[in-house]
Amino acid sequence: MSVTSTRSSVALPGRQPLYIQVRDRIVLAIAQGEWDSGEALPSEFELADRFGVSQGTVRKGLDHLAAEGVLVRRQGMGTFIAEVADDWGCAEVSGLARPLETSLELLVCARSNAGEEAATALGLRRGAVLMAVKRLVRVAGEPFALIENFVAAERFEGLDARRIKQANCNLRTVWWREFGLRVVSAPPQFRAGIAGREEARLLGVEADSPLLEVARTAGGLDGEPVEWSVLRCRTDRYVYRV
Amino acid sequence: MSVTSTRSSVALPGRQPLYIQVRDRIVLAIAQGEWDSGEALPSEFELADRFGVSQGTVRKGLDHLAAEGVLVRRQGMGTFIAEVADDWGCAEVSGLARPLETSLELLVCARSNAGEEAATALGLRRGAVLMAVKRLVRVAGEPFALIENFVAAERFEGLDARRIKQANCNLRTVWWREFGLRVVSAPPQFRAGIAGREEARLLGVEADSPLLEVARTAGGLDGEPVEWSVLRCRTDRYVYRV
DNA sequence: TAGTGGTCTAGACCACTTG
DNA sequence: AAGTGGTCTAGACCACTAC
Repeated sequence: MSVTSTRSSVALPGRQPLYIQVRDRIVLAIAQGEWDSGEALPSEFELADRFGVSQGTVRKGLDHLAAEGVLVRRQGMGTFIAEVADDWGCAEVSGLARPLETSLELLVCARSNAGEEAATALGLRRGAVLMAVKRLVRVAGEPFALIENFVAAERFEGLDARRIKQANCNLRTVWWREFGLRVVSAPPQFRAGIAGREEARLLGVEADSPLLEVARTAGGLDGEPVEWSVLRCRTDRYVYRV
Repeated sequence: MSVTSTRSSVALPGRQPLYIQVRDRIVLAIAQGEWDSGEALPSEFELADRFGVSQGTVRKGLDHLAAEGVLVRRQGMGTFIAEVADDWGCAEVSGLARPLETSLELLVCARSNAGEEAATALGLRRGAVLMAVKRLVRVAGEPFALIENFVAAERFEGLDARRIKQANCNLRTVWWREFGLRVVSAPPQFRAGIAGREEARLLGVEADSPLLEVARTAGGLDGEPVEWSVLRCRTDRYVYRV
């Protein structure tokens, strides 16, 4: 395309910039399963050909998705679909900065009804049918946190404990492999709470111990809210870092 | 500069990209007080002339600083030095999303000695002389949080309550106006704690209520740590959001 | 109307990785 | 040596703001 005959459509009001359109078309392709997790995308020039834009424009779109954590770019190698991760921040031993081994255990996977917070976060009416998944996080073998995730039962028909365990209790993997959905987390909200009897037992702390609560919604790449979740963790031995 | 005679220095090993150099030179100019808070920078083309690079390269450098929150870009108007803000996240009424009026009250401004956490965060030895500033945050008139800030006394010679009050208790303004220092916060660490007697009294909650603790370091634009701070807030009525 | 930031292009060269 | 992402340029046009 010559510079002097730039397409007039470039200037239409209300139109998204080309690099955003490129981003969205790549998102669409990802959602349609064109590339698997960890797989390489075509090169910038190939994508530029495919979308009919210049390499620099493709680049800007890819950079956006890399900043969102959806893609990983490696110089000399290519652009890859990022491996899905549960993405629950990381626990650190106070002071120390070395990563600790964490494990996930599935406690509950059952239907439930949306409370006020969950309904608001997911844009559903109160009482809507949800799937509730409850997991226990261990750090270096010791109980550290409880995570509850809520998704609309309708969208996740067929979700059960078996599928979750198959994915090593990584829900993001389940959303991706079983339901073709890639999600990105919104900024979390923080609260301080108190451990109830059941929570204290599961986390191995005394009842009425303070717990850190982290709540957040996650949405599809199109921005629609899909998942609401709450993490409750002890912070006597570890620190929570976003 | 013609394309074919590209400067060979562009490829020297260990050399920073030009747009990073541009960023750093702008940071330097800001640190030297070349522009005041809220003031407009020269246009992209003027800066390009000044630094001897193309407009696109200047643009990339400016975009970086805008992403860091140091600059604000407004189409059709120009690029401005961002107003300094205390930047302590925002409290929100659970559910509601409208902004609430907040106020700051200075409680203490005194010398103290670095504890372990502060010393580690600031890269000082334990027991180093610090200035400790303690403030009370009110949201809609009600006590919400206590903030303690720690900085090296040596670097902030002459810091006192008067200077802080003159700046409406906004410490970032003091750092900027009185000490020519612009800081950017690192990601915070979160903990759940319990209100002591004094804290409970100041925050208007019962003793032993759970409190959310948010700790973080802030560094100069060159990345050196300058300030360590801890916020303790009640989350019974409000939610903390990063 | 002039000046600003925002988008887009085409083409060059560099650094890095793999064969 | 070939292919990839990363940087940089020069120049065009657009959208927004102010005068």
